Amino acid sequence: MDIKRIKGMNDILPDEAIKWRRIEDICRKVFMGFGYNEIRPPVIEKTELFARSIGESTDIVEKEMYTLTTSKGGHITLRPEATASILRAYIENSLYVQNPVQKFFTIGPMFRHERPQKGRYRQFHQVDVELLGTDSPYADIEIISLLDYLLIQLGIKDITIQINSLGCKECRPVFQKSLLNFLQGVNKELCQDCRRRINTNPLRILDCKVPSCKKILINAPVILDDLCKSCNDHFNRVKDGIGALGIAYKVIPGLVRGLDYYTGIAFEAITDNLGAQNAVGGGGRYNGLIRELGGPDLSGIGFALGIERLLLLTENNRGEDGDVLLPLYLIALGEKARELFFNLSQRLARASIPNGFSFLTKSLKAQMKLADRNNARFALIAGEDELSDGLVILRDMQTKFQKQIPIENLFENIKNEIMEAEVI
RNA sequence: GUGGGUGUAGCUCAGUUGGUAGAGCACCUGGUUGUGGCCCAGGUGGUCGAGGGUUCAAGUCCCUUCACUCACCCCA
Repeated sequence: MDIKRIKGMNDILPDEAIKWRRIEDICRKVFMGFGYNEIRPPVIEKTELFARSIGESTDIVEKEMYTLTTSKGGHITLRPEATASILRAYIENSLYVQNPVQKFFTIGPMFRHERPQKGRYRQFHQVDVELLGTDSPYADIEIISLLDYLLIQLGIKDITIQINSLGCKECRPVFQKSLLNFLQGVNKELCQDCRRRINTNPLRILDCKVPSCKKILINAPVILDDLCKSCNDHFNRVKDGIGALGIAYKVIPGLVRGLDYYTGIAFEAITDNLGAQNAVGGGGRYNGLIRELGGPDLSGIGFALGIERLLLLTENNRGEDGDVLLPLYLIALGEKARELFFNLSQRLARASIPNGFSFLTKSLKAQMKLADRNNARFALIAGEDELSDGLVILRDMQTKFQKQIPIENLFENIKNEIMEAEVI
C-alpha cells in the first residue's frame, strides 16, 4: 500500500462512526430544543474572510490555514473555524432583515495545518453554535446554558466552565496598555516564549503554564479591574443569570481566546482528561465582527466544541453499546439457491428488513459463521435438497429451532416470520 | 518549526552477548459429506518502515532517511 492518508487526517471507520452519529444526534436534539436551526456553509471560502475575522496576526491565519490559489490567481482557504462562514452567510443572504436575531448551529470538518497530537488533528470536526443580532446578557446566558446542558446530555463528566470578560473597544485598550507596561517591567524574568508573546499576543501570557511566569503574573493587572461600566454590568448580569440556572462556573481573569474577534464575555469548557489539551469547547462574544465583515452593526455570541475531543471524553466515561441485531442472514449453497436468495435479499432490503447475504461462495459452515458474526437472529438456508423439495430452512440462531418454509411466496413468508419474532 | 518515544504477520506485541523470524488474537481447513459460538488438530500469512555500511553471518551494531505517536507551541 503506497498511498496513505494525509498526516493529521483520519478515517472514521464504521465502528467509530456509530459513536459520531450518537454525538451528532444528541447535539441536534438539544439545539432544536433551544430553537437553533441548522445552517451548512461551504467548507471553503475566500481567504480574506478568515484573515479579516480571525485576525491577520493570529497563529491560525499566519501559519495554519490550508490556502489554495485558484486558476485566476485568487486565494481560497479550507475553513479553520465556522463562525466566519456563518456570519458571511447571514450577511450575504440578508437574514437579519426580517428578524436580526437568528440562532444557528452547524456540524462539520475544519482544517488547520498544525502538528497533530492527541486531541488535535489537521482535519477535525466541530459542533458550532451562533446566536446573532443581540447584545442582551440573556443571549450570553442562553449560550452558556446551552453549552452546559449539551455536555450533560452527552454524558461528559469532570468539566469546568470558565468565564471571563475581555472588555470592549472602550476598556480593552486601557487594559492592554497597563498590561504591556507591566510586562515590559518584568520582561527579563519571563520565559522565552512569553518574551516573544509580548509582541505577538500579550494576553496569552496570562495563560502561561511555566511556574516562574505564573509567579510573576500574580501581580499582573487584571482585565476585570479595568472594565468599563457597561462591560462590568454585562458581566455581572451574565454571572447572576447562569448562577440562577444552577450552572457551576469559575471566573478566570487570565482566560483569553486565540481569535482576535472576541469582545466581552469569553468562556471555555475545560477538563483534565484530554492529554495535553484542556479545552473541549470554547467561545465568546464578538460584537464588532458582523460589521467588520460588511454587515449591519449587530452583535453575536457563540461557541464551538471539538467532536474528536468529545469522543475522547465519552470513551473515558462509558462503555460501548451492544452489537446491533441483524434480523436475517441468507445462506445459499449452489448457484440456483444463490440466485433465489440474492433476489430475496434485495426484496427484503427494499422492504426495510435488514439482512445479510454472502457475496462469497463459501461452505455452509463458513456461512453459518458469517451469520453468527453478523449477530443474526435467523439464518435462512437453501441448498439443492431444499430447492427440489420446494422448501427452505429457517433457523433460529438463539434457540437452534429449525422450521421449513415453502419457496412459494417466500418473500411474504419470511416477512411474516420476522414480524412475528419482533426482531425489527 | 523544535524535542522525546515507537516502527517485526490483518491486529496486539516478544525476539538473549549478531548465528535458520516467533506468540496470542484474527483468518482458512479438518475433527462434524450440508449447520454458528466452546474445544481440539493442522494450515495460510513477513521485502523485520526504507536505503546504505560493518561482518563469514544483521530484526539485533553503525550511518542516512521516512512514517507514526506524544509533548512544546497553538487551539476545539
